[in-house]
Order: sequence, then C-alpha cells, then structure tokens
Amino acid sequence: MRSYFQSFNILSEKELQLLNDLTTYRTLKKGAFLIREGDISKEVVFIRSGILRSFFTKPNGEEITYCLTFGNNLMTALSSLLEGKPTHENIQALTTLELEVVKKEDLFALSEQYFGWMKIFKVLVAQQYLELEQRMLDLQRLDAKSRYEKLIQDRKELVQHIPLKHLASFLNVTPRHLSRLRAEIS
Amino acid sequence: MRSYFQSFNILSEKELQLLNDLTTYRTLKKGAFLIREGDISKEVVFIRSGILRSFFTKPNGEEITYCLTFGNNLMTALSSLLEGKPTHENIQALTTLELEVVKKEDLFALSEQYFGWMKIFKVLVAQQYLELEQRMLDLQRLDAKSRYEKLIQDRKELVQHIPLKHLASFLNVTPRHLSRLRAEIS
DNA sequence: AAGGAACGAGGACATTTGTCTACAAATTAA
DNA sequence: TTAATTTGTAGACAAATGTCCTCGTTCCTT
Repeated sequence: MRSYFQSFNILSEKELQLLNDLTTYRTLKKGAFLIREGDISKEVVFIRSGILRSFFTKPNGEEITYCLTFGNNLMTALSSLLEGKPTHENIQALTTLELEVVKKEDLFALSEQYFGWMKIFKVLVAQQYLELEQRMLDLQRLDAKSRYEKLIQDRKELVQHIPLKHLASFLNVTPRHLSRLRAEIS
Repeated sequence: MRSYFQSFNILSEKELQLLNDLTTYRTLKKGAFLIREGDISKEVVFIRSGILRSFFTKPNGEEITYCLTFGNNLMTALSSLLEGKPTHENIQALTTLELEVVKKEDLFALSEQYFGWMKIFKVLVAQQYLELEQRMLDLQRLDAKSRYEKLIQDRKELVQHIPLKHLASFLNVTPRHLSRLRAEIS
C-alpha cells in the first residue's frame, strides 16, 4: 500500500511514513464479506492479492455487481465512508484475499492535519468519479452487445476471471442475455 | 457564489475573500452553449438564475441528458476539468442565464495554496460522486416506471420545468416510452 | 394575428431483453 | 472417486421498450 500511495507523487516522505503505524494485515476467505448492506463503512482496504466484488440488491433480492477489484488496488464502500450512513453495498471475497487495512478515522485524521493527505483523498475520490461517469456514459450510450465488446477490450481480466452471472449484472443484463451475446459475437 | 461556498463552513474568512478577485459576471442566452463536446473545460460557473442542461451524444447523434442544474448551484464539465482532456459533455442554456464564472487555473492555484480550498474541492467532487452513484443505482435497480416515479418525488422541479424529451433521456428511456409511463401512472 | 416549429399523446408494429426451464460441462466437496 | 453444486448454453415464450408515424395543441417568431 505504501508504494501505491507513493506512486501518486503527492505525499512527502514524512506524510507517507505516518501510514505505517495505521496499517494492519488481514486475510479474508473466499466467500466472506468485508461489509454488508446496512453496515457503516469504517475502513479502507488495500488488496495485496485476490479479488473483491461489491454488489447491490434489487427490491426482489437479485444481486447487481457494482464493482470488481483486483490486487494492488484500494477498496471500500465509498459512499458510506464519505457520508457516514449505512451502505447499500455488499463487498464479498471472490477468492481468498490478503489485505492491508486502515481505519477511516485514522485516514480522516491524516487528511485534516496534512495537506498531502487531503490532496490525495481529493484525487482518489476524483478517480472514482471519473470511472463512474465513464460507466454511466457507456450504460446510456451503448447497447448491451457493445458494452460487452467494450468490456472485452478494456477489461480482459474481468472476462477471464469473473463468472458470467457477475459480469452480466455488472453490464446490466441477465445471464441469459449475456450468454446470447456471446453466441452472437463468436 | 460567495455565500454558496460559505455555507460549507470549510473556508476561513481570508480564504473566502480570495474568491472575489477571481469572479466575473456573464450572461448566457437561451439555447447558447457553455461548452461543447471536444472542448476542454477551463472554467466553473455558478448559476445565479436560469437552467443549464448537459448532454452527451450517442454514436447515432441522439442526445442523452446527463445533468440538469438550476440556480444557486455550480456547474462545469467536471471530468474534463479534472483530467484536462476534451469533454464528452455539451452544456446548453435552457433559459437565459446569469452566471458567475471562475477560471480553472485560478481555482487550482487556490487549492494548491490553501488547505480550505483543497478541502472544499474534495467535498465538491465527493458530492458529485455520491449523486452519480445514487443515479447509477437507480438506473440498475429500478425499472423505467419506478425511475420516473422517483423523479417525481425527488425532483419535482425537473418534471415541472423540463421538456419531456430531455427528461426521457435523463431517465434513459425514449420520449415515446415516457409518454406511455405518464399515461399508466394517471 | 398568422404561420411554422416544437411538443406531447398515442396507434401499430419491431426489437431487445427478461423469464422459465432443461441440460450438459465444469468445478467443488466429501 | 463419486456425488453435489455451480456454471454456461439454449429453446420457447412474455414483457419491456424502441421505432415510425400521425394528430392536435401550445408556443414562438415575425
């Protein structure tokens, strides 16, 4: 996680140091949950290895995959973290995971005291916004087939490692339909 | 705009003062564009009065309303502002507008120099993220009818002031279908 | 005030996508 | 290794939504 933050070239060496004392190590077994809807997000994790999936549920109980995150990335239920309200997200381990964990209160304290930390959070939130805007765009501009084709191009790793049912809801279609699209494409 | 920023209770009086010299006044006629796709976003506007609409275009040229903003709010092509790349958004005046304008470079300079300004941008970007996440959620969880009903509840002002064709693409349906939904509801 | 454009409703039909179901292959667990 | 679960494919049909078009109405413009 240290080198992840370092790579932004925002934090001073001193600011970066502060992170060391605040980080703990944790593993998560396949299928286990990092957070469930209704909980309040209190921590941010950095994935050393493994895959996390976050999903919402529809009124009828159906799961919608919102986010798929691989190693060397941060993950949290961001909206709940920012607002301090119960989250709609469930974050579940798709594989066994190795994580580094930092508490929200420690991060918020850092960002209130150090300019670099405030700035890096601005940047991280901005990244999330940009990613989401792009997805919203795709969802509204492209039909299901194009969205799938784009996914194949831009995020091969998803198509290779994630079961179809999760990809389907990520693309906002049913598994049945995604299977149909696969058949069409080949 | 001053009191808008003040209401966050983040900026010191001194920090707030700095804004005065950077603000200019501008009007925009109904139908005119604040920015067009392909342009690079270089300013943020505060709407004193009037309504702005931002929209993307589909490959076939069809317009998709992305954002509808009323008086007493900020507006900009955010992703382009953050990335410095050409935008996909067109921002157009739905009515005649009175605006206060600040240049991106001035805002960025402020945020690099003053903690409060950095923090307030973090907060503003976070707000945009939260709003967008909520919309993404609605788009994936609810069917068209529910999305429209929710719009009626949460954003009455849109339904009252915005033509159906724009509401339709905002909700990701065709005008024909939205008309159908209206008939169903009443 | 008159003409033209934009707007919203709605009919008829097409297309996309979802639902339900079954089945075989692949994966996992015992 | 065998049984059990999960996964992906696919047929048949249904529902949601889009396309194309027409018709009054309202709203601008001149």
